[in-house]
Amino acid sequence: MNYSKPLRQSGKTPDDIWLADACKALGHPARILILRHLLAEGRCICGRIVEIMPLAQSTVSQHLKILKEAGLVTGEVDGPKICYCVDKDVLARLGTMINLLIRPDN
Amino acid sequence: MNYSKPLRQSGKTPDDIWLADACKALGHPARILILRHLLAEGRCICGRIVEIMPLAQSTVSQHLKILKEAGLVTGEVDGPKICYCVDKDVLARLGTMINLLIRPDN
DNA sequence: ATCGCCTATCGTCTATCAACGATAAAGAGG
DNA sequence: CCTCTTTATCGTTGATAGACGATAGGCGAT
Repeated sequence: MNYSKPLRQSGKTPDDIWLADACKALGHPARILILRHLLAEGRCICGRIVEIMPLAQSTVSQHLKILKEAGLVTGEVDGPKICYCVDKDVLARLGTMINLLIRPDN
Repeated sequence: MNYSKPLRQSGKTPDDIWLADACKALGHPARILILRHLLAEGRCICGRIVEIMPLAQSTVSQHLKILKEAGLVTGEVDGPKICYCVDKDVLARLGTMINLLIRPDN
């Protein structure tokens, strides 16, 4: 993502960027719903999510791509299908980092 | 925020919407930085943040507005100045909700 | 080889975001 | 009252996001 040049030069740490990007990926209710469904079913293919969500297949695919780019989900090819799964470690790290904002390492 | 009509009708809970909106508010490195500064200094006025951030005053004010609308910061009037402060409870709730995604109430 | 299924990508449209400068509004102090 | 300081808001610009339909590509089965 490209932010303003001065902002890029300022005291922003890589962690801050990761945190912001991960939050941005979570910053849409459709993607929250997708995460919930994936977590509830453990893992499932894109088509299954499309059935559940009231969105076009292409839109769901886009949301999955965003979640995957943020590292929040993984997708492994299974023949013609792709099986998506939440990376719980990454999600947990996100929660931890938010909590660390309040109470920094000590 | 207005999402597509079908999405609004689907099984989305108010919590999901709150979670998504709060994450979206965190979804920009400048706002992460602002939160960090506010937490480091406890509380401070807008002008102090403008000094630190490499952004125009109007831009910082916009970011503060977004954070305030999300409930993540509060701003109390102090004469001509406005003193901003992070609402740690809300931030903590955000962290908790993300952790609850992984391990739902049980 | 072809067909059907599953998914990703492209192209398009609209809406929202991010940034800025300029301006307005409101309180403190002379 | 006027001025200075501080912050919010307006108006504009370019970039990004979100949604869709249509299309392409990969794989299994016929």
